[in-house]
Amino acid sequence: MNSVAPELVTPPEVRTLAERVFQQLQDAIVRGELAPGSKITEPGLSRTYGISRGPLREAMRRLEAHRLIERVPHVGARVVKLSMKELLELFDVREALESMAARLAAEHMTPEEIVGLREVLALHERQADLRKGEAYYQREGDLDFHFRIVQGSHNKMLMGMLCDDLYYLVRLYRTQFSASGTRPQRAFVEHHRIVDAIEAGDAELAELLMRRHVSASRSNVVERYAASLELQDSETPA
Amino acid sequence: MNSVAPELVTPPEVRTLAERVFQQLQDAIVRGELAPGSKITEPGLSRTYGISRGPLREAMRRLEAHRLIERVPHVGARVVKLSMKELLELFDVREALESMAARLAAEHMTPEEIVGLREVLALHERQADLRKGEAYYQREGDLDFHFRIVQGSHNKMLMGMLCDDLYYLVRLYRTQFSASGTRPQRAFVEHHRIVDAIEAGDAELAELLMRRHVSASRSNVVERYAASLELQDSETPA
DNA sequence: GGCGTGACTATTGTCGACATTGATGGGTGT
DNA sequence: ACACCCATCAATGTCGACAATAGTCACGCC
Repeated sequence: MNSVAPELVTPPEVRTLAERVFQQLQDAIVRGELAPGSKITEPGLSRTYGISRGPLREAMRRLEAHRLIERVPHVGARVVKLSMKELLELFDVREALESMAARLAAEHMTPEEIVGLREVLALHERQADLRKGEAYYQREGDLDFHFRIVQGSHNKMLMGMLCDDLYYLVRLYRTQFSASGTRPQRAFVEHHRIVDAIEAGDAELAELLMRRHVSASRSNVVERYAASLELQDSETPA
Repeated sequence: MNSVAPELVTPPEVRTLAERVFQQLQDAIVRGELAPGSKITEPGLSRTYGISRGPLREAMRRLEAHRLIERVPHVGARVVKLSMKELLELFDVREALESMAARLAAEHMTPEEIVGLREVLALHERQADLRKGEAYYQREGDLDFHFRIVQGSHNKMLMGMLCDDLYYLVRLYRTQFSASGTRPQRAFVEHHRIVDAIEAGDAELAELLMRRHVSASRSNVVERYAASLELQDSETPA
């Protein structure tokens, strides 16, 4: 059983070169292999991936649309730069979209999907028990949970926006700012509450809980960022 | 004074061919000159606009990212098809994003922006008085109002999603399903209430009112669609 | 007569080359 | 020595041509 959404794993077969190099580049950016803010040149990537500039440019157009790179005409493209301001903007958008997704999931999710959702939660908690301290799996599990909710909304437009666009940005940002402390444990509790609301068909409650859940995650990031700034100041006193 | 957002008017100068043909195609689709669901072929457009297939393909990639066309590898592309289900999905996404935009606008909008927003409302009401029954200007005015709110959120990611993607889809859908009845008058009242809440800095209220506003617009579309179905059934009895 | 199979054609995918723009470095003048 | 200007170069934008795929239509077979 594969608990990850189809778009995140290797597709059955990639029909076109542009599609393949797009996914390769997307993966490289999200994994951090291409440093944020670094300039990427067409001839360079063309040689690296052994393809012509034609498909490469189309792949870059798609990366630009997904907000993973930023292009300036006649100048070039660079991997999207991680700024705290934009990260907070991302959280606001997530709060709006994911709370709506939770509401719709409470209305439209099938019993089978709810069962699968609970299995995901149980699986990730077992992993968390085995690997205390390793935040990576928890984070992937968290994203997996949110994935299921969005899919449960049965709203294709919402799914496209969150799963195809925002979640890649979330992963990218997470390579720099990661959750910590007792946040993962609390997140598990919140996840269960949300599933409870969805199972009960309580759309209002599911929406509210998801909203708080994302908001709490945002607050956690803000706190960590403030702490890192203080640490930085004490390390490099003027 | 131009009350329309920069992206919707002719940019000062278009640097690249792909950019220009992208905007031309976008305009043609939104205006309905390219019929929804119609197949578009690369050699055809290449001859029509007098450019090579290279920039054209890049423009089509961007149109695909903006959900204005749908592409299938090795088969072709066609203008996005208008289905009622997707239109309702669009309204759900708008409800989520625009209510968030209203909340953020109440928190971050400057006094100057609020003044401009009130001027927009006054202008459109005068137009509505002069041209009773012509829904076109009212609809453009409605979109203009929402544009201002989103800009007032000062959230670039939100602005990009709504102004660069969803609003073009909204315009496209409006060419087929249009508002009617006493809805425009009610919309004006709701607009004023929203601005009042924003001016008072009441984020919760602004969010709630915008949510109802979009939801009411959605309900209006549903009613009109149901009515058109009944009419269609009575016209073509089996 | 209907259906499967084959070749044909138009469209898409890919490539290499040329034109154009922006940046970089050296040279010159003050 | 500093600033400005110009030439060189690399990267982007654009183009036309070739290869591969899917849809189409006619032909032949059952």
